[in-house]
Amino acid sequence: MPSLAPVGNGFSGPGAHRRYAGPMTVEPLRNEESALPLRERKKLRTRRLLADTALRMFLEGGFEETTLDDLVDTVEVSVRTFFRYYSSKEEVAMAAEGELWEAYASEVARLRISGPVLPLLRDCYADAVRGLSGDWARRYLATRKLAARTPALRVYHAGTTQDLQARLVEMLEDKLGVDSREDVRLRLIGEMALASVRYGTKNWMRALGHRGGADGTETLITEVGRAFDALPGALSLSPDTLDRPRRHGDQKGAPTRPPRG
Amino acid sequence: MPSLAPVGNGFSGPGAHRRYAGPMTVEPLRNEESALPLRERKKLRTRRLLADTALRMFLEGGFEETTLDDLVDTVEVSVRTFFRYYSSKEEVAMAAEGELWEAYASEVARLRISGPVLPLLRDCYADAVRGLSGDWARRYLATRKLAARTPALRVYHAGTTQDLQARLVEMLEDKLGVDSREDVRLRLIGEMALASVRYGTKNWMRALGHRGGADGTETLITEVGRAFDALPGALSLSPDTLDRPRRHGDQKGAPTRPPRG
DNA sequence: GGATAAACTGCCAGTTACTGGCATAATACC
DNA sequence: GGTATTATGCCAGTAACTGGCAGTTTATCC
Repeated sequence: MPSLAPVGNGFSGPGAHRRYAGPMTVEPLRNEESALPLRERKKLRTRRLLADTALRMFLEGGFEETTLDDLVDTVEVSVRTFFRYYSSKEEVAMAAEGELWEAYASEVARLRISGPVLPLLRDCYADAVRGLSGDWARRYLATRKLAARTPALRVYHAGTTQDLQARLVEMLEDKLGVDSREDVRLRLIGEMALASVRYGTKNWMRALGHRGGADGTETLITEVGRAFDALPGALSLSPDTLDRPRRHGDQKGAPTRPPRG
Repeated sequence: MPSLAPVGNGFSGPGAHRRYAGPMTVEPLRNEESALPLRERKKLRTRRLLADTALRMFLEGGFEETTLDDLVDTVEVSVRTFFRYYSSKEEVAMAAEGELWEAYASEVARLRISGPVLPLLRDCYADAVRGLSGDWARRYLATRKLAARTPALRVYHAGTTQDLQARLVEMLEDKLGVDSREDVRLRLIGEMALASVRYGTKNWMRALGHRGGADGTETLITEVGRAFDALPGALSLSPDTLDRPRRHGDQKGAPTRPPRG
Protein backbone atom coordinates (compact mmCIF):
# COMPACT_ATOMS: atom_id res chain seq x y z
CA MET A 1 0.00 0.00 0.00
CA PRO A 2 1.81 3.09 -1.26
CA SER A 3 -0.38 5.58 0.52
CA LEU A 4 -3.96 6.12 1.43
CA ALA A 5 -5.48 7.91 -1.46
CA PRO A 6 -9.14 8.70 -1.02
CA VAL A 7 -11.46 5.88 -1.84
CA GLY A 8 -14.24 7.46 -3.83
CA ASN A 9 -16.82 4.71 -3.68
CA GLY A 10 -19.69 5.10 -6.11
CA PHE A 11 -21.31 8.11 -4.58
CA SER A 12 -22.59 9.66 -1.40
CA GLY A 13 -24.08 8.17 1.64
CA PRO A 14 -23.46 5.29 4.01
CA GLY A 15 -20.22 3.61 3.09
CA ALA A 16 -16.69 3.36 4.39
CA HIS A 17 -15.90 4.75 7.79
CA ARG A 18 -12.21 5.36 8.48
CA ARG A 19 -11.44 8.13 10.84
CA TYR A 20 -9.79 10.99 9.06
CA ALA A 21 -8.40 9.89 5.71
CA GLY A 22 -9.28 11.72 2.54
CA PRO A 23 -12.91 12.66 2.26
CA MET A 24 -14.98 11.03 -0.41
CA THR A 25 -17.47 13.73 -1.15
CA VAL A 26 -18.73 13.26 -4.64
CA GLU A 27 -22.16 14.16 -5.94
CA PRO A 28 -21.52 13.49 -9.62
CA LEU A 29 -25.14 13.65 -10.61
CA ARG A 30 -26.81 16.84 -11.64
CA ASN A 31 -29.23 16.46 -14.48
CA GLU A 32 -29.45 12.69 -14.52
CA GLU A 33 -30.60 12.66 -10.96
CA SER A 34 -34.31 12.67 -11.74
CA ALA A 35 -33.82 9.26 -13.31
CA LEU A 36 -32.65 7.75 -10.07
CA PRO A 37 -34.20 5.12 -7.84
CA LEU A 38 -36.35 6.77 -5.25
CA ARG A 39 -34.16 5.74 -2.39
CA GLU A 40 -31.07 7.24 -3.97
CA ARG A 41 -32.78 10.53 -4.54
CA LYS A 42 -33.77 10.63 -0.92
CA LYS A 43 -30.23 9.98 0.19
CA LEU A 44 -28.96 12.67 -2.10
CA ARG A 45 -31.46 15.09 -0.68
CA THR A 46 -30.40 14.33 2.87
CA ARG A 47 -26.77 14.66 1.92
CA ARG A 48 -27.28 18.06 0.37
CA LEU A 49 -29.52 19.25 3.13
CA LEU A 50 -26.84 18.34 5.61
CA ALA A 51 -24.14 20.21 3.73
CA ASP A 52 -26.27 23.28 3.05
CA THR A 53 -27.61 23.52 6.56
CA ALA A 54 -24.18 22.96 8.04
CA LEU A 55 -22.67 25.71 5.94
CA ARG A 56 -25.40 28.12 6.86
CA MET A 57 -25.27 27.35 10.56
CA PHE A 58 -21.48 27.42 10.70
CA LEU A 59 -21.41 30.77 8.96
CA GLU A 60 -23.96 32.23 11.30
CA GLY A 61 -22.90 30.69 14.58
CA GLY A 62 -19.29 29.72 13.99
CA PHE A 63 -17.83 26.30 13.30
CA GLU A 64 -16.56 25.50 16.76
CA GLU A 65 -19.57 26.98 18.49
CA THR A 66 -22.13 25.12 16.44
CA THR A 67 -22.34 21.60 17.74
CA LEU A 68 -23.10 18.53 15.70
CA ASP A 69 -26.19 18.02 17.79
CA ASP A 70 -27.39 21.45 16.73
CA LEU A 71 -26.95 20.45 13.12
CA VAL A 72 -28.65 17.08 13.27
CA ASP A 73 -31.49 18.51 15.30
CA THR A 74 -32.11 21.09 12.62
CA VAL A 75 -31.93 18.61 9.76
CA GLU A 76 -33.81 16.07 11.84
CA VAL A 77 -31.59 13.10 11.47
CA SER A 78 -29.76 11.20 14.18
CA VAL A 79 -26.09 11.72 14.92
CA ARG A 80 -25.46 8.18 13.82
CA THR A 81 -27.00 8.90 10.47
CA PHE A 82 -24.94 12.00 9.99
CA PHE A 83 -21.78 9.95 10.23
CA ARG A 84 -23.05 7.61 7.56
CA TYR A 85 -23.03 10.55 5.16
CA TYR A 86 -19.98 12.48 6.26
CA SER A 87 -17.03 11.13 8.15
CA SER A 88 -16.39 14.28 10.14
CA LYS A 89 -17.71 17.68 11.04
CA GLU A 90 -14.98 19.18 8.87
CA GLU A 91 -16.00 17.19 5.85
CA VAL A 92 -19.56 18.41 5.83
CA ALA A 93 -18.37 21.97 6.21
CA MET A 94 -16.05 21.62 3.23
CA ALA A 95 -18.40 19.57 1.09
CA ALA A 96 -18.29 22.08 -1.76
CA GLU A 97 -14.56 21.80 -1.97
CA GLY A 98 -14.80 18.05 -1.86
CA GLU A 99 -16.94 18.17 -4.98
CA LEU A 100 -14.38 20.31 -6.74
CA TRP A 101 -11.52 18.01 -5.86
CA GLU A 102 -13.44 15.01 -7.13
CA ALA A 103 -14.28 16.77 -10.35
CA TYR A 104 -10.70 17.86 -10.86
CA ALA A 105 -9.35 14.39 -10.22
CA SER A 106 -11.74 12.84 -12.67
CA GLU A 107 -10.88 15.40 -15.33
CA VAL A 108 -7.23 14.55 -14.96
CA ALA A 109 -8.08 10.87 -14.99
CA ARG A 110 -9.59 11.14 -18.45
CA LEU A 111 -6.69 13.21 -19.71
CA ARG A 112 -4.46 12.10 -22.54
CA ILE A 113 -1.16 13.85 -22.41
CA SER A 114 0.63 15.46 -25.30
CA GLY A 115 2.65 18.59 -25.03
CA PRO A 116 3.54 20.50 -21.90
CA VAL A 117 1.79 19.15 -18.82
CA LEU A 118 1.19 22.30 -16.85
CA PRO A 119 -1.22 23.94 -19.31
CA LEU A 120 -3.12 20.69 -19.51
CA LEU A 121 -3.60 20.65 -15.78
CA ARG A 122 -4.79 24.22 -15.97
CA ASP A 123 -7.41 23.31 -18.54
CA CYS A 124 -8.55 20.32 -16.52
CA TYR A 125 -9.27 22.63 -13.64
CA ALA A 126 -11.34 24.90 -15.86
CA ASP A 127 -13.32 21.97 -17.20
CA ALA A 128 -13.89 20.64 -13.72
CA VAL A 129 -15.27 23.93 -12.47
CA ARG A 130 -17.50 24.32 -15.49
CA GLY A 131 -18.91 20.87 -14.88
CA LEU A 132 -20.27 21.82 -11.47
CA SER A 133 -23.76 23.15 -10.92
CA GLY A 134 -24.65 26.80 -11.05
CA ASP A 135 -25.17 26.98 -7.34
CA TRP A 136 -21.72 25.64 -6.65
CA ALA A 137 -19.66 28.81 -6.95
CA ARG A 138 -21.71 30.55 -4.32
CA ARG A 139 -21.43 27.63 -1.93
CA TYR A 140 -17.72 27.34 -2.53
CA LEU A 141 -17.10 31.00 -1.84
CA ALA A 142 -19.02 30.74 1.41
CA THR A 143 -17.13 27.59 2.30
CA ARG A 144 -13.76 29.17 1.79
CA LYS A 145 -14.73 32.26 3.69
CA LEU A 146 -15.72 30.08 6.59
CA ALA A 147 -12.48 28.15 6.35
CA ALA A 148 -10.47 31.36 6.31
CA ARG A 149 -11.63 32.19 9.80
CA THR A 150 -11.63 28.65 11.21
CA PRO A 151 -8.29 27.06 12.13
CA ALA A 152 -9.60 23.52 12.15
CA LEU A 153 -10.99 23.97 8.65
CA ARG A 154 -7.79 25.48 7.38
CA VAL A 155 -5.98 22.39 8.56
CA TYR A 156 -8.56 20.14 6.98
CA HIS A 157 -8.34 22.08 3.75
CA ALA A 158 -4.58 21.69 3.67
CA GLY A 159 -5.00 17.99 4.19
CA THR A 160 -7.44 17.40 1.37
CA THR A 161 -5.34 19.52 -0.95
CA GLN A 162 -2.33 17.37 -0.24
CA ASP A 163 -4.36 14.26 -0.86
CA LEU A 164 -5.55 15.57 -4.17
CA GLN A 165 -2.01 16.39 -5.18
CA ALA A 166 -0.88 12.89 -4.38
CA ARG A 167 -3.66 11.52 -6.55
CA LEU A 168 -2.72 13.79 -9.44
CA VAL A 169 0.92 12.80 -9.34
CA GLU A 170 -0.05 9.16 -9.23
CA MET A 171 -2.22 9.54 -12.30
CA LEU A 172 0.45 11.46 -14.14
CA GLU A 173 2.91 8.71 -13.37
CA ASP A 174 0.66 6.20 -15.01
CA LYS A 175 -0.03 8.32 -18.02
CA LEU A 176 3.56 9.33 -18.63
CA GLY A 177 5.01 5.97 -17.73
CA VAL A 178 7.54 7.41 -15.34
CA ASP A 179 8.13 6.91 -11.68
CA SER A 180 8.00 10.19 -9.81
CA ARG A 181 10.85 8.96 -7.68
CA GLU A 182 13.09 8.93 -10.70
CA ASP A 183 12.08 12.18 -12.30
CA VAL A 184 12.07 15.06 -9.89
CA ARG A 185 10.01 17.19 -12.19
CA LEU A 186 6.90 15.06 -12.06
CA ARG A 187 6.17 15.59 -8.41
CA LEU A 188 7.13 19.22 -8.63
CA ILE A 189 4.59 19.63 -11.38
CA GLY A 190 1.99 18.36 -8.97
CA GLU A 191 3.16 20.82 -6.37
CA MET A 192 2.99 23.70 -8.77
CA ALA A 193 -0.41 22.82 -10.12
CA LEU A 194 -1.88 22.83 -6.66
CA ALA A 195 0.05 25.96 -5.80
CA SER A 196 -1.61 27.69 -8.71
CA VAL A 197 -5.02 26.47 -7.68
CA ARG A 198 -4.53 27.67 -4.13
CA TYR A 199 -3.20 31.01 -5.17
CA GLY A 200 -5.71 31.66 -7.94
CA THR A 201 -8.53 30.79 -5.59
CA LYS A 202 -7.25 33.22 -3.02
CA ASN A 203 -7.33 36.01 -5.57
CA TRP A 204 -10.79 34.98 -6.66
CA MET A 205 -12.08 35.23 -3.13
CA ARG A 206 -10.65 38.67 -2.74
CA ALA A 207 -12.11 39.84 -6.03
CA LEU A 208 -15.55 38.49 -5.23
CA GLY A 209 -15.48 39.75 -1.70
CA HIS A 210 -16.23 43.31 -2.79
CA ARG A 211 -18.47 43.07 -5.81
CA GLY A 212 -21.25 40.59 -5.17
CA GLY A 213 -20.69 37.08 -6.49
CA ALA A 214 -22.43 37.53 -9.80
CA ASP A 215 -20.88 34.80 -11.92
CA GLY A 216 -18.19 33.37 -9.75
CA THR A 217 -17.48 30.42 -11.97
CA GLU A 218 -15.79 32.19 -14.83
CA THR A 219 -13.90 34.54 -12.57
CA LEU A 220 -12.51 31.60 -10.66
CA ILE A 221 -11.35 29.93 -13.83
CA THR A 222 -9.70 33.13 -14.99
CA GLU A 223 -7.85 33.71 -11.75
CA VAL A 224 -6.56 30.17 -11.47
CA GLY A 225 -5.51 30.19 -15.09
CA ARG A 226 -3.63 33.41 -14.50
CA ALA A 227 -1.79 31.85 -11.59
CA PHE A 228 -0.78 28.88 -13.72
CA ASP A 229 0.59 31.16 -16.37
CA ALA A 230 2.53 33.24 -13.90
CA LEU A 231 4.61 30.31 -12.69
CA PRO A 232 7.63 30.66 -14.99
CA GLY A 233 8.02 34.31 -14.16
CA ALA A 234 7.84 33.68 -10.45
CA LEU A 235 10.91 31.51 -10.41
CA SER A 236 13.27 34.34 -11.20
CA LEU A 237 11.89 36.71 -8.61
CA SER A 238 14.52 38.96 -7.11
CA PRO A 239 14.58 42.52 -5.77
CA ASP A 240 15.92 43.73 -9.10
CA THR A 241 13.11 42.23 -11.13
CA LEU A 242 10.31 43.75 -9.08
CA ASP A 243 7.94 45.95 -11.03
CA ARG A 244 7.24 48.51 -8.41
CA PRO A 245 9.90 50.57 -6.65
CA ARG A 246 10.62 48.84 -3.38
CA ARG A 247 11.03 50.94 -0.29
CA HIS A 248 14.65 50.73 0.68
CA GLY A 249 16.34 51.25 4.00
CA ASP A 250 14.85 49.82 7.18
CA GLN A 251 14.95 46.04 7.03
CA LYS A 252 13.15 45.59 10.34
CA GLY A 253 16.03 44.90 12.72
CA ALA A 254 18.41 42.02 12.00
CA PRO A 255 21.53 43.04 10.10
CA THR A 256 22.91 41.05 7.25
CA ARG A 257 22.66 37.40 7.98
CA PRO A 258 25.82 36.03 9.60
CA PRO A 259 26.85 32.47 8.80
CA ARG A 260 25.72 30.07 11.46
CA GLY A 261 28.13 27.13 11.77
CA MET B 1 -6.15 40.56 11.81
CA PRO B 2 -5.01 39.28 8.45
CA SER B 3 -4.76 35.65 9.42
CA LEU B 4 -3.76 33.56 12.37
CA ALA B 5 -0.07 33.06 12.04
CA PRO B 6 1.45 31.00 14.81
CA VAL B 7 2.29 32.95 17.89
CA GLY B 8 5.65 31.66 18.94
CA ASN B 9 5.76 33.04 22.45
CA GLY B 10 9.19 32.98 24.08
CA PHE B 11 9.62 29.26 24.34
CA SER B 12 8.12 26.02 25.51
CA GLY B 13 5.69 25.22 28.21
CA PRO B 14 2.48 26.53 29.66
CA GLY B 15 1.29 29.50 27.70
CA ALA B 16 -1.40 30.23 25.16
CA HIS B 17 -4.21 27.78 24.69
CA ARG B 18 -6.14 28.10 21.44
CA ARG B 19 -7.57 24.97 20.07
CA TYR B 20 -5.91 24.05 16.82
CA ALA B 21 -4.13 27.05 15.42
CA GLY B 22 -0.51 26.85 14.40
CA PRO B 23 1.61 24.99 16.89
CA MET B 24 4.23 26.91 18.77
CA THR B 25 6.87 24.27 19.29
CA VAL B 26 10.16 25.99 19.66
CA GLU B 27 13.08 24.78 21.77
CA PRO B 28 15.60 27.33 20.57
CA LEU B 29 18.09 26.56 23.31
CA ARG B 30 20.75 23.97 22.95
CA ASN B 31 24.06 24.91 24.45
CA GLU B 32 22.93 27.86 26.47
CA GLU B 33 20.45 25.75 28.31
CA SER B 34 22.75 24.98 31.23
CA ALA B 35 22.69 28.68 32.04
CA LEU B 36 18.93 28.66 32.54
CA PRO B 37 16.89 29.24 35.65
CA LEU B 38 16.21 25.96 37.35
CA ARG B 39 12.53 26.05 36.70
CA GLU B 40 13.00 26.53 33.00
CA ARG B 41 15.33 23.60 32.74
CA LYS B 42 12.80 21.41 34.46
CA LYS B 43 10.09 22.51 32.08
CA LEU B 44 12.35 21.86 29.14
CA ARG B 45 13.10 18.39 30.44
CA THR B 46 9.43 17.59 30.81
CA ARG B 47 8.72 18.95 27.38
CA ARG B 48 11.36 16.81 25.76
CA LEU B 49 10.46 13.77 27.75
CA LEU B 50 6.90 14.12 26.56
CA ALA B 51 7.91 14.42 22.92
CA ASP B 52 10.42 11.59 23.03
CA THR B 53 8.19 9.23 24.91
CA ALA B 54 5.25 10.06 22.68
CA LEU B 55 7.24 9.39 19.55
CA ARG B 56 8.49 6.08 20.86
CA MET B 57 5.09 4.93 22.06
CA PHE B 58 3.31 6.03 18.89
CA LEU B 59 5.85 4.21 16.75
CA GLU B 60 5.51 1.04 18.75
CA GLY B 61 1.81 1.00 19.41
CA GLY B 62 0.37 3.27 16.73
CA PHE B 63 -0.83 6.83 17.01
CA GLU B 64 -4.54 6.19 17.20
CA GLU B 65 -4.16 3.14 19.42
CA THR B 66 -1.94 4.84 21.97
CA THR B 67 -4.08 6.98 24.18
CA LEU B 68 -3.09 10.20 25.84
CA ASP B 69 -3.65 8.55 29.18
CA ASP B 70 -1.08 5.94 28.25
CA LEU B 71 1.40 8.67 27.48
CA VAL B 72 0.90 10.78 30.59
CA ASP B 73 0.95 7.68 32.78
CA THR B 74 4.32 6.74 31.35
CA VAL B 75 5.78 10.21 31.70
CA GLU B 76 4.03 10.59 35.05
CA VAL B 77 2.34 13.91 34.52
CA SER B 78 -1.33 14.68 34.58
CA VAL B 79 -3.41 15.10 31.44
CA ARG B 80 -3.96 18.69 32.41
CA THR B 81 -0.24 19.27 32.50
CA PHE B 82 0.29 17.67 29.14
CA PHE B 83 -2.00 20.23 27.55
CA ARG B 84 0.01 23.00 29.11
CA TYR B 85 2.98 21.85 27.06
CA TYR B 86 1.36 20.75 23.84
CA SER B 87 -1.96 21.86 22.50
CA SER B 88 -2.85 18.56 20.91
CA LYS B 89 -1.88 14.95 20.57
CA GLU B 90 -0.78 15.68 17.03
CA GLU B 91 1.53 18.45 18.10
CA VAL B 92 3.52 16.32 20.49
CA ALA B 93 3.87 13.65 17.85
CA MET B 94 5.23 16.15 15.35
CA ALA B 95 7.36 18.11 17.79
CA ALA B 96 10.53 17.52 15.78
CA GLU B 97 8.96 19.06 12.73
CA GLY B 98 7.74 21.97 14.80
CA GLU B 99 11.32 22.70 15.78
CA LEU B 100 12.37 22.69 12.15
CA TRP B 101 9.62 25.05 11.10
CA GLU B 102 10.55 27.46 13.87
CA ALA B 103 14.18 27.35 12.93
CA TYR B 104 13.38 27.89 9.26
CA ALA B 105 11.12 30.82 10.01
CA SER B 106 13.70 32.50 12.17
CA GLU B 107 16.41 32.03 9.54
CA VAL B 108 14.21 33.73 7.00
CA ALA B 109 13.41 36.43 9.50
CA ARG B 110 17.05 37.41 9.79
CA LEU B 111 17.52 37.30 6.04
CA ARG B 112 18.59 40.31 4.03
CA ILE B 113 17.57 39.94 0.46
CA SER B 114 19.76 40.65 -2.52
CA GLY B 115 19.66 38.68 -5.71
CA PRO B 116 17.25 35.89 -6.62
CA VAL B 117 15.01 34.89 -3.75
CA LEU B 118 14.68 31.18 -4.30
CA PRO B 119 18.34 30.27 -3.71
CA LEU B 120 18.26 32.37 -0.56
CA LEU B 121 15.33 30.41 0.77
CA ARG B 122 17.19 27.22 -0.04
CA ASP B 123 20.18 28.36 1.99
CA CYS B 124 18.01 29.40 4.89
CA TYR B 125 16.68 25.89 5.06
CA ALA B 126 20.19 24.48 5.13
CA ASP B 127 21.22 26.83 7.90
CA ALA B 128 18.11 26.02 9.88
CA VAL B 129 18.76 22.29 9.72
CA ARG B 130 22.38 22.72 10.65
CA GLY B 131 21.39 24.74 13.68
CA LEU B 132 19.41 21.87 15.18
CA SER B 133 20.92 19.40 17.59
CA GLY B 134 22.66 16.21 16.51
CA ASP B 135 19.82 14.06 17.73
CA TRP B 136 17.30 15.94 15.70
CA ALA B 137 17.70 14.20 12.34
CA ARG B 138 16.97 10.82 13.85
CA ARG B 139 13.88 12.10 15.63
CA TYR B 140 12.66 13.85 12.53
CA LEU B 141 13.02 10.78 10.38
CA ALA B 142 11.07 8.75 12.92
CA THR B 143 8.44 11.46 13.10
CA ARG B 144 7.91 11.54 9.37
CA LYS B 145 7.78 7.78 9.14
CA LEU B 146 5.07 7.80 11.75
CA ALA B 147 3.21 10.53 9.92
CA ALA B 148 3.43 8.62 6.66
CA ARG B 149 1.27 5.86 8.09
CA THR B 150 -1.07 8.01 10.18
CA PRO B 151 -3.83 9.94 8.39
CA ALA B 152 -4.43 12.36 11.22
CA LEU B 153 -0.76 13.26 11.31
CA ARG B 154 -0.59 13.72 7.56
CA VAL B 155 -3.39 16.22 7.86
CA TYR B 156 -1.69 17.98 10.73
CA HIS B 157 1.55 18.06 8.81
CA ALA B 158 -0.16 19.64 5.84
CA GLY B 159 -1.65 22.25 8.12
CA THR B 160 1.59 23.30 9.75
CA THR B 161 3.32 23.42 6.40
CA GLN B 162 0.69 25.82 5.11
CA ASP B 163 1.06 27.95 8.19
CA LEU B 164 4.79 28.14 7.72
CA GLN B 165 4.34 29.13 4.12
CA ALA B 166 2.03 31.93 5.08
CA ARG B 167 4.61 33.20 7.55
CA LEU B 168 7.36 33.10 4.96
CA VAL B 169 5.36 35.05 2.42
CA GLU B 170 4.49 37.61 5.03
CA MET B 171 8.13 38.09 5.92
CA LEU B 172 9.14 38.35 2.30
CA GLU B 173 6.50 41.00 1.78
CA ASP B 174 8.05 43.09 4.49
CA LYS B 175 11.58 42.63 3.29
CA LEU B 176 10.83 43.30 -0.35
CA GLY B 177 8.35 46.04 0.30
CA VAL B 178 5.70 44.54 -1.93
CA ASP B 179 2.21 43.33 -1.29
CA SER B 180 1.77 39.71 -2.32
CA ARG B 181 -1.66 40.61 -3.60
CA GLU B 182 -0.09 42.87 -6.18
CA ASP B 183 2.75 40.71 -7.32
CA VAL B 184 1.66 37.19 -8.13
CA ARG B 185 5.19 35.93 -8.02
CA LEU B 186 5.75 36.55 -4.36
CA ARG B 187 3.22 34.09 -3.12
CA LEU B 188 4.16 31.59 -5.75
CA ILE B 189 7.72 31.76 -4.51
CA GLY B 190 6.43 30.72 -1.12
CA GLU B 191 4.53 27.85 -2.69
CA MET B 192 7.58 26.65 -4.53
CA ALA B 193 9.90 26.92 -1.57
CA LEU B 194 7.64 24.72 0.48
CA ALA B 195 7.13 22.41 -2.45
CA SER B 196 10.87 21.90 -2.64
CA VAL B 197 11.09 21.26 1.07
CA ARG B 198 8.31 18.71 0.92
CA TYR B 199 9.70 16.96 -2.08
CA GLY B 200 13.32 16.97 -0.97
CA THR B 201 12.32 15.59 2.40
CA LYS B 202 10.42 12.79 0.76
CA ASN B 203 13.51 11.77 -1.17
CA TRP B 204 15.59 12.01 1.96
CA MET B 205 13.29 9.63 3.78
CA ARG B 206 13.47 7.14 0.99
CA ALA B 207 17.26 7.33 0.83
CA LEU B 208 17.64 6.90 4.56
CA GLY B 209 15.08 4.16 4.76
CA HIS B 210 17.49 1.59 3.34
CA ARG B 211 20.94 2.51 4.58
CA GLY B 212 20.78 3.33 8.27
CA GLY B 213 20.51 6.97 9.18
CA ALA B 214 24.20 7.67 9.63
CA ASP B 215 24.36 11.42 9.17
CA GLY B 216 20.88 12.39 8.18
CA THR B 217 21.45 16.09 8.48
CA GLU B 218 23.70 16.62 5.50
CA THR B 219 21.74 14.23 3.33
CA LEU B 220 18.57 16.13 4.07
CA ILE B 221 20.16 19.42 3.15
CA THR B 222 21.46 17.95 -0.08
CA GLU B 223 18.13 16.50 -1.11
CA VAL B 224 16.15 19.63 -0.40
CA GLY B 225 18.75 21.73 -2.18
CA ARG B 226 18.48 19.47 -5.17
CA ALA B 227 14.71 19.91 -5.23
CA PHE B 228 15.08 23.68 -5.14
CA ASP B 229 17.46 23.60 -8.05
CA ALA B 230 15.20 21.35 -10.09
CA LEU B 231 12.33 23.81 -10.09
CA PRO B 232 13.02 25.65 -13.35
CA GLY B 233 13.37 22.40 -15.27
CA ALA B 234 10.13 21.05 -13.88
CA LEU B 235 8.04 23.80 -15.37
CA SER B 236 8.61 22.68 -18.93
CA LEU B 237 7.82 19.04 -18.29
CA SER B 238 6.14 17.36 -21.23
CA PRO B 239 6.18 13.85 -22.68
CA ASP B 240 8.80 14.94 -25.19
CA THR B 241 11.22 16.24 -22.62
CA LEU B 242 11.23 13.11 -20.50
CA ASP B 243 14.64 11.51 -20.06
CA ARG B 244 13.61 7.93 -20.06
CA PRO B 245 11.65 6.21 -22.82
CA ARG B 246 8.03 6.26 -21.79
CA ARG B 247 6.00 3.18 -22.29
CA HIS B 248 3.52 3.97 -24.98
CA GLY B 249 0.21 2.39 -25.76
CA ASP B 250 -2.30 1.56 -23.00
CA GLN B 251 -3.52 4.75 -21.40
CA LYS B 252 -5.55 2.91 -18.74
CA GLY B 253 -9.05 3.22 -20.12
CA ALA B 254 -10.50 6.61 -21.00
CA PRO B 255 -10.00 7.69 -24.60
CA THR B 256 -8.93 11.12 -25.59
CA ARG B 257 -10.61 13.71 -23.48
CA PRO B 258 -13.76 15.07 -25.08
CA PRO B 259 -14.67 18.68 -24.35
CA ARG B 260 -17.22 18.95 -21.60
CA GLY B 261 -19.41 22.01 -22.17
C1' DG C 1 16.63 32.71 55.91
C1' DG C 2 11.80 33.61 55.86
C1' DA C 3 7.73 35.72 53.91
C1' DT C 4 5.24 37.02 49.81
C1' DA C 5 4.26 36.61 45.08
C1' DA C 6 4.21 34.01 40.91
C1' DA C 7 4.11 30.04 38.30
C1' DC C 8 3.48 25.14 37.73
C1' DT C 9 0.87 20.86 38.81
C1' DG C 10 -2.95 17.70 39.84
C1' DC C 11 -7.67 16.52 40.47
C1' DC C 12 -12.56 16.80 39.09
C1' DA C 13 -16.27 17.34 36.47
C1' DG C 14 -18.00 18.45 32.01
C1' DT C 15 -18.42 18.92 26.83
C1' DT C 16 -18.03 17.19 22.21
C1' DA C 17 -16.68 14.42 18.31
C1' DC C 18 -17.00 9.92 17.00
C1' DT C 19 -18.01 4.51 17.02
C1' DG C 20 -20.03 -0.38 17.45
C1' DG C 21 -24.10 -3.03 18.06
C1' DC C 22 -28.60 -4.10 17.58
C1' DA C 23 -33.58 -3.36 16.93
C1' DT C 24 -36.78 -0.96 13.84
C1' DA C 25 -38.56 1.09 9.78
C1' DA C 26 -38.50 2.08 4.99
C1' DT C 27 -37.77 0.66 0.35
C1' DA C 28 -36.67 -2.55 -3.50
C1' DC C 29 -37.60 -6.86 -5.66
C1' DC C 30 -40.35 -10.66 -7.00
C1' DG D 1 -48.36 -8.96 -0.67
C1' DG D 2 -44.23 -11.16 1.13
C1' DT D 3 -39.40 -11.13 1.60
C1' DA D 4 -34.68 -9.57 1.33
C1' DT D 5 -31.96 -5.24 1.55
C1' DT D 6 -30.68 -1.24 3.22
C1' DA D 7 -31.12 2.97 5.76
C1' DT D 8 -32.22 4.82 10.32
C1' DG D 9 -32.46 5.49 15.37
C1' DC D 10 -31.23 4.58 19.97
C1' DC D 11 -27.90 3.25 23.49
C1' DA D 12 -23.88 3.03 25.72
C1' DG D 13 -19.06 3.92 25.47
C1' DT D 14 -14.36 6.02 24.40
C1' DA D 15 -11.08 9.58 23.95
C1' DA D 16 -9.59 14.29 23.16
C1' DC D 17 -9.85 18.41 25.19
C1' DT D 18 -11.20 22.50 28.71
C1' DG D 19 -12.28 25.46 32.91
C1' DG D 20 -11.84 25.91 37.76
C1' DC D 21 -9.86 25.47 42.01
C1' DA D 22 -6.69 23.76 45.50
C1' DG D 23 -2.05 22.47 46.57
C1' DT D 24 2.82 22.67 45.80
C1' DT D 25 7.06 24.28 44.03
C1' DT D 26 10.16 27.91 42.60
C1' DA D 27 11.58 32.88 42.23
C1' DT D 28 11.93 37.37 44.60
C1' DC D 29 12.34 40.64 47.95
C1' DC D 30 13.55 42.01 52.43
